[in-house]
Parts: sequence; structure tokens; C-alpha cells
Amino acid sequence: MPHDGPSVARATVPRRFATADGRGAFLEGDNVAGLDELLRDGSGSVTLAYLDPPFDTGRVFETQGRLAVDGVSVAYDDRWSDRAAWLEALASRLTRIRELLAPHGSVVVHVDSRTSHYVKVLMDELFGEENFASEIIWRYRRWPSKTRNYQRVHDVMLRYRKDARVEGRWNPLYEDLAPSTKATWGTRKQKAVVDATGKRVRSMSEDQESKGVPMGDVWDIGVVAPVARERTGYPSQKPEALLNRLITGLSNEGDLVIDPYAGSGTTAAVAWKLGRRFVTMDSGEASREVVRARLGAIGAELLDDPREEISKDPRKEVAA
Amino acid sequence: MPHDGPSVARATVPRRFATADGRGAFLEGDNVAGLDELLRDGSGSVTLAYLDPPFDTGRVFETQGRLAVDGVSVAYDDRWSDRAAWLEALASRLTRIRELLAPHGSVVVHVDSRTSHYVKVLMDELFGEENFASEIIWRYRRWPSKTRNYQRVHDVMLRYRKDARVEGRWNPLYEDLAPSTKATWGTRKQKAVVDATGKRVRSMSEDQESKGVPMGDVWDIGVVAPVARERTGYPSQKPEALLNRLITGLSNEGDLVIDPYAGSGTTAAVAWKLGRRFVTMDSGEASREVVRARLGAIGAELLDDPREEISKDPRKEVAA
DNA sequence: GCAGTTAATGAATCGCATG
DNA sequence: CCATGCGATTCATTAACTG
Repeated sequence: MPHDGPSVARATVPRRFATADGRGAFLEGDNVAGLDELLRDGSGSVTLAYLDPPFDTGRVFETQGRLAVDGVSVAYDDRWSDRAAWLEALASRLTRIRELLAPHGSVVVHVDSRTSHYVKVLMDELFGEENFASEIIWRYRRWPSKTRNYQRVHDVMLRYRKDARVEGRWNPLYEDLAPSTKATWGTRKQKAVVDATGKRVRSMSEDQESKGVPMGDVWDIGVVAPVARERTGYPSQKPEALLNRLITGLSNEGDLVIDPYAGSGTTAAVAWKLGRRFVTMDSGEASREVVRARLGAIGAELLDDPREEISKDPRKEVAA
Repeated sequence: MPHDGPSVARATVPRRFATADGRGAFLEGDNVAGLDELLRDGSGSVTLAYLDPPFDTGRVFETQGRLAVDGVSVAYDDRWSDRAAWLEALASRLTRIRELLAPHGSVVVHVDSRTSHYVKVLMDELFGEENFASEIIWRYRRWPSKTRNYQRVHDVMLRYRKDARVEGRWNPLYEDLAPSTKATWGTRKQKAVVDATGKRVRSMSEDQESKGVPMGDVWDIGVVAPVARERTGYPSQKPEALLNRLITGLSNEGDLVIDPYAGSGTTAAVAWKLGRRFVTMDSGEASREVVRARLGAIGAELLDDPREEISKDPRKEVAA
């Protein structure tokens, strides 16, 4: 019984929850409505948007195992009539996100290796090809499946800048030197030596310790282990290490990070820990409860936040 | 002065070179003509086609360094009026390759992380989405560039089967177990234990040694170092290890492997070493000379092979 | 305590049984 | 006959337990 996901037309105003200090918020309801809510006075306010939409797998996912949420089993429904419908739903989120992004901001979409291509063609149109920044490969390890093919062990994340002409947010990250480099050079910096004619003659190592090599676009990060403390029971949970690299590299403290597909709340939890502001959204009860528990455990209890108070933005009233 | 690459319409018959035993051939000329030549009596004869076309970089590549070919500097011209023209040129090769493939055969296209998406959309149309097999990530290490972004350190290879309903060629390859697995399980196989009701209760290790984990679709292989013995001086040369994994996994000894963009002849060299038959093509003199030298060094001297003899296929004459 | 061992289970994938 | 389901496969990871 394929359907086309939650109706885009549904105009229900999302229910809002927020941390006591207002640094983080969860909007319960359709994320199109949630994004529209943000757009009311938040155009250009977002530094980083991370989207982890359902991958068009044609399946229904449920909360699992010992951590299953009581009385709530369906986490999300990933059945679509066809790819065009799936892409259209994604596009309606992305156009709103483009509006929300600050000039220095960027958006990262997480997809699998069967759908990334269609998403990039779409995003090249929406954001402009000149704003494509990276195809990031998440390489993980898992149990082997019986297949006469190379095992599928990677996901893809596509990053676009809002505007490549503007200097975007960027905090350099480093990773370990390659084993062969360590063997030859130790962990000291290399320095090219040039002769009088400008020709390179050799490299030598400096006294200074190298910070490692600048982070590449292939990330080897383990999946969240079935028994890890980090695990919430929500399906397809992403590792905190993954979000850490994105949020640290692409936003500063105090910046606003959004995630329209909250799921288990990894983006919110990492953003909070890193001192970023966040807004995350999900229509499922399962998500709301998992996120509430997860944030509570790190001192960011979500409280009911009546809309009336939120809509009173002093600047708006002055402007009117 | 952008142009649209070698004209597809040019009907020049390629000049043919072959190894003494006929196990390998080099066709000098436009590869469309080369593929048409193969199609004359080779439909369904190819087990593996590997294509490493120019990446639509808008640049002209030249032979380099100490190994530059005397008097021949332009290796290939990668300037196209637009992406559509580039894709169309690729499509005209791929439709011919589809014809050439055996039912158990497959094709691998090597592209970079900016163009892979358009190529997959094209190939989904040409080969059918159900025949998509893998997006293989080649992760390499290189000198870091100064960029406010994650370093680009991967290429992409797309594999399609000719016909997913047919059991394709497949020779399983293995890689090392993860360090954490070795620490917990040693190198012995794991086995799930189920109770009477069919519920999984625990896992245990078997006596049998594990062969390692089945090869994944992310390959960490070093680029051919500027001073490596493997190096030919031809630009964008691919490592032999890469072709080794493809040819070993996707073809058997005696199978026919083709590569319409010979370049430095890596496919030909590896196919020869692995006992496969091969046909490779290139229009450049630089390529022909590099390939000749490279094959000569491993005992596969290319000889002039007049067309007259080749067209005499005894089976054809009997059938006629 | 700390090191080594045991337990538990997952955005997999194919093949065969079942409707 | 085509769609759906469930069994079999056996790696990666970390918590919990044991000495």
C-alpha cells in the first residue's frame, strides 16, 4: 500500500517544545509546517541544516529491541509511489531550507548510495552547481550479507553552500597521518625545499609536530553498536561522531543548526553539547519521546512551549 | 576554444596491434570506431568493460616528467562545450558496450565525485536501474590542498550488470577483519546460536578460520606515486591494485576484458598478468607508445596486425 | 581495579517456501 | 505466477561480567 508520505498540504501548526534557556527547540508535526514556522521570522538565520530523510526503501521502520518506546512501534513510513514523488517531497523541504540559510551557511543531505545521484541532480538545480561543496562518504562496517557483489558499506552526504561567493563557515579539522607517512616522516610537519631556480629539490621535516592531515571527504566511522549506551532504539540512528564532524567543521558556537528529520535526535544532542542553538522537527510520537529522553540525559530537558509566547518577537512588533 | 571531442561520425577504421598469441589487442583510433569493429563479430563476447573517460574538467592533459613521450606531449583533450555533449559522447560508447557484453558480464565506469551523479542517471536509463550493482568508492591519499572544505580524496566507479536475472561473474574477495573484531573473536568465524523457539540467544566462535570479511565497496588504495616503478608518465594513471580488484572479482581466466580509454594501459597490463584476454583502444600516439612499452616489459609485445587476417574468423565462414 | 571473556543484536541480502 | 515473508548467513561493536 504505497503512499506519498505525510501530506505536504496539511497546514497543522506544529506543537513546540523548547529547552529552558531557549537554546534548543523541537517542533512536533509535519516538517514542512515546521520549516514554514521558522520562515515566519527566521530567513537567513540558519548556519547549518542537516537532513536525514527516509531513503525510499519501501519499508516501514519500527522502534526496536530493549529500548522500544512503550506503545509506539511505527517510527516512520518509507513507502512512496515512485521516486519522483519522493524527490518532490524532498524538494519542498530544500527550497524552504535555502530561504532559511544564512549567506555563510550550508546544507548537508544524507542519502544512500542508490539515491544520492538523483538528489545531486535536484540540488544542482535548486542551489546551483557552483555551490556544490562536497560529496562526503560515510564508510561503516557491518555484518556481511550474502551477495555476489562487493558489500554495500557506505552512505553519501551531499553538501551545498548557500552562496559560494561568500566566505562560508569553516573550522579546519584534522585526521591521523597515513601509516606510510608516519613511517617515513614520523609525526613532524613536512616542508618542501626549493632551489634558486624555483625547482623543488626535496622535502624535509620540521621540528613542529603536524596536526595531522586536513580532514578528507571519506569518513570511517562505526555504526552505533547494537548494545552501545548511545543507542536509543530508534531505527537508523546516526553516530554522534558523524554529526560532530559536520557541526564542528561547518558552524561556530552560538550558530543555529536545524534538522527537519529529528529521528532519534542525534543532531540536537550533538549541537547542544557543542554549544550551538538548534531546532529539530519530527511528526512521530516515537521521535518526540526518544529525543526528550536523550536531551534530558544531557541536561537539556524539553518543556512545553506555548506558541503564543514564541510568536511575540519584539523586533517584529517594533517593525510593524 | 571548447569543442565536442573527437567526432563520432568519423568512420576511420582503427589500426590494429596485437600480442603474438592474440590474447591482447590495441586498436588505435577513435574508440567508437573501435567498438564498432568489435561489434562486427563480437556481440555478447565481453565479460568486463572498464571505462575511464576524461572527467569533463575543461583541461588539456599532457604527458609528464621524466617519462614524457618524446615529441608527443598532448595526451588527451578534455574540453567539451557542455555536460550534455560530454554525456552524449559517453552514451554513444555505453550503448555499444551494452551490445558487446555477455549476459554474465558487467561494465564499470570510473568518474569523479562531481560527475558520477549524471552518469548514474544516464546509465540507469541505458542499462536499467535493476542492473545497477555498485557504487565503488576509491579513496586515495594525496598532498592536501588549501581549501575551506573537506579535502576531496575519492573517485567513484559505477558498476552495472548486463542482466541481473542471470548469475553474473563473481569471484569473492576478502579484506582484513576490523581490529575490534580481531580483539574479540580472534580470526575464527562467528556463528549464531538459536534456541528451540527459533530465538537467537548468543553467538559463539567456531573452530574454522575466517577468510576475512567480504570485500566492501570502499577501497583504500594509494595513488600511483610520482616516483613509483608502475608510473608511466601518462596523466591520471590508475593504480594496478584498483584494476586488480575489478578484474579478479568480475572475470575469470580467459574471459575478454575491454577498455575503450586505454590511457597508460593499466587495464591491459593487469588483464594480461591475470590471464584474461583484452582489447583496449586509444586515439593518441602517446597512449600507443606508453602501452606498447608497458606491455613489452611484461612479455606482451604489441605487433602490427593487418586487418585482413583478423576479419577471417573461421567460425563465421563455416556459418555462412 | 583492570584485563580478558562473554553476550547481544543490527537502514543487509539471497533463496526458498508460502499465499 | 508474482508478491511477500522468513530462515540462514556470521561481522562489528560495546556493555556486562568474571577472575
